[in-house]
Amino acid sequence: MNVMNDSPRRKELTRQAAQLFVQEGFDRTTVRMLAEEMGIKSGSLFHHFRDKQEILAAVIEEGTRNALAIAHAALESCDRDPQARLQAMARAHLETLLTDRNAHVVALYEWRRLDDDARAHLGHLRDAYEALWEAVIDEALAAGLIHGDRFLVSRFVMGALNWTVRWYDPEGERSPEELGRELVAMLMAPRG
Amino acid sequence: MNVMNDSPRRKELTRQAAQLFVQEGFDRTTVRMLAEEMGIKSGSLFHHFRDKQEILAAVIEEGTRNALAIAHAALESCDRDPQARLQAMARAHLETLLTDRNAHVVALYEWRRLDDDARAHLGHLRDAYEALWEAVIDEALAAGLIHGDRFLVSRFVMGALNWTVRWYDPEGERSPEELGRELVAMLMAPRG
DNA sequence: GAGCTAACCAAGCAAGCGCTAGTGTGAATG
DNA sequence: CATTCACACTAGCGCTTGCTTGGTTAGCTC
Repeated sequence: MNVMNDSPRRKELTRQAAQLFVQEGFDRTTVRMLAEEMGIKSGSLFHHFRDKQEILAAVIEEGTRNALAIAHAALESCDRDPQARLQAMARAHLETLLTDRNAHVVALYEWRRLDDDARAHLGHLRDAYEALWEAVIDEALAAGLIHGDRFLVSRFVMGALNWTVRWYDPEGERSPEELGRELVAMLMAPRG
Repeated sequence: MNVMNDSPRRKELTRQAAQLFVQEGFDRTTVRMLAEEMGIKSGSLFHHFRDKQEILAAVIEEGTRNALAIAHAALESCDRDPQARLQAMARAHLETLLTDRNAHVVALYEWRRLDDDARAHLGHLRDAYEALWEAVIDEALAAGLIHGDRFLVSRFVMGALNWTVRWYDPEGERSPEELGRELVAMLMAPRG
């Protein structure tokens, strides 16, 4: 019916939707609320998105793609040793909270509201992000930098990491850089 | 209008509601679905609960009270040394997932759906539980068992811990006892 | 056996929901 | 100048929602 490409207009609408989804939750956010936030009428919304679910998928896709891009960039521009790479990943993760916090909160809390297709599609994106972490964790384990069961360590780290969205203020006193260092130090066996 | 005490019937209804809230999410669970699951008609539901929100509050309160009780018991019946206490807390946390997983998932994901009063009330319960953890973590820090910033360590641990609800199967191969040990070992500086 | 009460039911109301159909409009395109 | 297109609007359909109302029933107590 309508054009569903990713126009700049659609990107902006997605950003505003993310904000509302965080404030109210996906189910409680009505298309009328979304439209009002966007400065249009509720009917016009369906010119940009097929249905309400697609807005949710767009929000999560946007956030995850950015996180992936930032993580990739961080890994490419850091030292090769396992500790530097761990820190780079942690810093990258905290940095995305600066620009895409809303999207990440939505991804964390509203994932189950996605329909099967969107979940499958976005699942791959998410897996790619987690695979980056697991690779870096594997390197750190192999180097003896951290210790413990591979499966457990990665769940543990993922949990701690995802939880940051609940308490970390990227505009507060501690920089992503600094916090990433401390987070990694906590995991490591003390040197010397 | 009706009696809102905590009758055994109400406890049972609360347990069933928790299951549905996990499956569908709070907002998507209609009073009609709840009633059907309970084997009554939707109108009858309001004999037991003032409104839908109160069911959510009941679910979370039940789960948190149990977690607190189990944690207290675990701390009272374990050795005094910091490592034993950390392990006891971790084991207790994983044990509650055996009996109250639904309630904990609901507490984690649907907390924001609570109205202000319920949130304040249940917030104190939750704080009490987290305070137990923080005390034990403080002891471990003071004893040099683990290292790092007090604030960060506790957030990190809380995150990893709350995340367990997403992957840990208490009826699987690893017992809560065993997993608690591994989780604590991961945090600790290696001995000897 | 009258009175009370917890537990339930049938019926439905008012409000709100996602979404559609059909139309208007100003700018770009041929 | 005619056509197309992106974008927005108005109006409302069909349905579901949380919750209320007014009444019934089975079991208990005095």
